[in-house]
Amino acid sequence: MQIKKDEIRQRLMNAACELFTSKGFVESTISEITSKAGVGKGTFYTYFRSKEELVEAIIDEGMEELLEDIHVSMNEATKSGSSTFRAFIRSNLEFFSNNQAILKFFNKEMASYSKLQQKIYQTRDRYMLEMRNILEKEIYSGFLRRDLEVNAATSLLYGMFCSSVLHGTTGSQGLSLEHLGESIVALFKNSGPNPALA
Amino acid sequence: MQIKKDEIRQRLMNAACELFTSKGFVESTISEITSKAGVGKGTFYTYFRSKEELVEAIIDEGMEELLEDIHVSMNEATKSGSSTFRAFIRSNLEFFSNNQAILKFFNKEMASYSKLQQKIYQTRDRYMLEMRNILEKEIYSGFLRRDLEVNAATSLLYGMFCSSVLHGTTGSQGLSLEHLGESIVALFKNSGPNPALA
Amino acid sequence: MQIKKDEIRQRLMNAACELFTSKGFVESTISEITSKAGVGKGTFYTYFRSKEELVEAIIDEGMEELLEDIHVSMNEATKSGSSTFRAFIRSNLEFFSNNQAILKFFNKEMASYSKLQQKIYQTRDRYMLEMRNILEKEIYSGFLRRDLEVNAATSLLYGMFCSSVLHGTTGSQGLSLEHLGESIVALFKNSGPNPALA
Amino acid sequence: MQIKKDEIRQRLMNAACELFTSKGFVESTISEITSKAGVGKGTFYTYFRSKEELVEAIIDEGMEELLEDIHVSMNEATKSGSSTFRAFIRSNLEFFSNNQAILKFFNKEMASYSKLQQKIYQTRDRYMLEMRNILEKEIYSGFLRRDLEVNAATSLLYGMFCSSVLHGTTGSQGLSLEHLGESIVALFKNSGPNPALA
DNA sequence: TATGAATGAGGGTTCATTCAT
DNA sequence: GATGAATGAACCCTCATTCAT
Repeated sequence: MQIKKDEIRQRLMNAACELFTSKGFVESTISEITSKAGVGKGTFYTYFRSKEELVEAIIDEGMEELLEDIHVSMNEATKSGSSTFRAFIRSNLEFFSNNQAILKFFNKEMASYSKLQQKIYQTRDRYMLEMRNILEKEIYSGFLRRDLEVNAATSLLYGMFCSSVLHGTTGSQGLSLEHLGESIVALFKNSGPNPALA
Repeated sequence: MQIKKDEIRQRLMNAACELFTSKGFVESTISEITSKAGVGKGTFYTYFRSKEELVEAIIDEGMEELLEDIHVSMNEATKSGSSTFRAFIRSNLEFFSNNQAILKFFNKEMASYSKLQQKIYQTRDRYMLEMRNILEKEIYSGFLRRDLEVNAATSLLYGMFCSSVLHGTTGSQGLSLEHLGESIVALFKNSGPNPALA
Repeated sequence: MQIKKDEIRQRLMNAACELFTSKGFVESTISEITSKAGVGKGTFYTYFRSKEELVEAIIDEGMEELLEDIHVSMNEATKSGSSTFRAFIRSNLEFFSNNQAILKFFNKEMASYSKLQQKIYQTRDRYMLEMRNILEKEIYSGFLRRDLEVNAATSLLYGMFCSSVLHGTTGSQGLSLEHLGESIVALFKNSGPNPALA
Repeated sequence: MQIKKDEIRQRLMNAACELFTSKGFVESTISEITSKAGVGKGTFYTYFRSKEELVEAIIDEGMEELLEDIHVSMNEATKSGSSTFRAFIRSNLEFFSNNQAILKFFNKEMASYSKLQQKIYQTRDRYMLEMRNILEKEIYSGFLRRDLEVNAATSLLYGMFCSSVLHGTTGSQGLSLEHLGESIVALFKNSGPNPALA
């Protein structure tokens, strides 16, 4: 029973994520979500008390997953001796690419719902703190440019993630995520060995 | 009478912009917009055929204004011999800071309304093309890093504008727009004379 | 415009009263109310902020009307030298007979909605105080039995009103309101000249 | 097993009665009833086919109990030589005080559900017939006022029960049931020996 | 038999839009 | 042109009832 219960919950969250990504939070109706998840409308309320609670779950569980992803892939990079910063960038781009809904909440819905606002601010701040710590370490280690002011760098890096995911790949240029990731690395990397990007 | 008509139209657009910025498009009602503009609800439909048409007007006229701003300030920079790239960055940050509603449409509401989607994509593409041209010229002139691939750089730069405006100044760090602008310049600038940012 | 506006409001209140009387508050839907009033569903919210506010209005305005009715008919009785107590009884029975919805709220819905509970208690208390004052005066004047304890008498009298209106006339006996009114007068009247009722 | 089955049935009815008394029929949900009764939600439908059937059972079994109570206490009064009318009044007040839900059904919910309406009318009529018989006998015996018209008296007496139970004790006056019972007796009693009530 | 997850009809409410004044 | 009352589609959510376990 536990298995089935969680499965429906997950199906609802996945359906919601897809709809939020394509239509936004307000425009996605409970009917659409349940219909996409293949369950009855009323079933939604067995798993979530409200539409808002669903969003909180998506954000909370998404953020856990992202931080987990980051740590795993950075650990792997450390072990294999490859660049941890590059691993970090890639994890982020990949995750947000699969979870655009979260990025959207961070960007715009942020201010739409006073009830959600605090939750979203808190989560984003927590995420940015993680980013900041990683940047700081990498600057200190000499892998990243020494002239970077860490707070500004954090904010800008976050923006690059957004544009890469939300626009870079949908735009007329059709840039690949990988390419964008490399460009970000290049911008931040200590310029000693400056690899040509073009 | 023509004057008055345009004045009301402008009041409606300003009111809408403010509301969209603080509450988002969907959550802002026609009532609120007309009320904030100091006219009757029905008056709205004298000036716009629908809520969507209002958004189109905001985007169109905003974009005109932005491009105008950019050209003016870059021309001034050229005349005074100061950096045109820096002028460009500053114009953008300043404009978006005053017109967050437009940024929000580009970021999230983009996909909320199928009717608006195309308009938003087109506008964003036109804007990015302008950015691209400027970046290309500045790379060529040697002011910006030679290793920048111009398409990726355009996308990333756009992301930095977003984060600077939407988060940089609302986040817990309280970064100034000016500071962020300088950081962006530093990231892109040809590293010959690498100024310390911190 | 004022005239029409108030007319719709009144139509809504009348329709609601009829429905509340026949189906109760919860079972009467906004759709039914507006449909019976001959207006669109949304129009309801032009005149009342919610279903609860409608009830408050019905109670408030009904109580004003009742108290007004009572005073008028008692004054008339005083002038014409007839029994004020009998006038009082008749006013009440007549009013409640035409406004059964109010009686129902006082009886049962009282406890159904915590939000309305206080309003109902307050109104009922105010009404009972009026009754109490009248009873007290009539006992003092010698028209009513001297052995009546005024608080108990008030409560019982109220109950007789209820039963007369809610059951007396719907029951299988088919008692007339007038007949019931006379019976009430007889029960309370000072028994000196004891009129045969049967 | 039969025992347990009946016990659950009884627990459900008790829980429902309490909830109906405090929240009314419509506002009390099956979930609340089963939860208060300490059983699973689905179990409800093992014992009752619907919410309406539960109400029928409450009314039917309650009415049996009331009539039984009345006969027992009147028999006891007859044996001990005390007033049977007083015993009658007291039985009623006590019972309704413990079973307010039934009174409420008789008063207001009566008309809420067309399905229940007939059942409620029938039951109330049966009850009033019992009252009528008792009143008739007591008038004939000379214990009650001879000027009472028995049909009117029945209806009014019923109303006094309602007010005593539903309002008398919740009102600001805080009248005791006993006190109210004595007042009722006094109103109806043959006025030969008129006891002071106050 | 007991359970509670699944269901969907139906309710109150909001709001973009229309239109008579 | 300016107005705001009127409108109804569409939404979120509740809850009586069903049914597989």
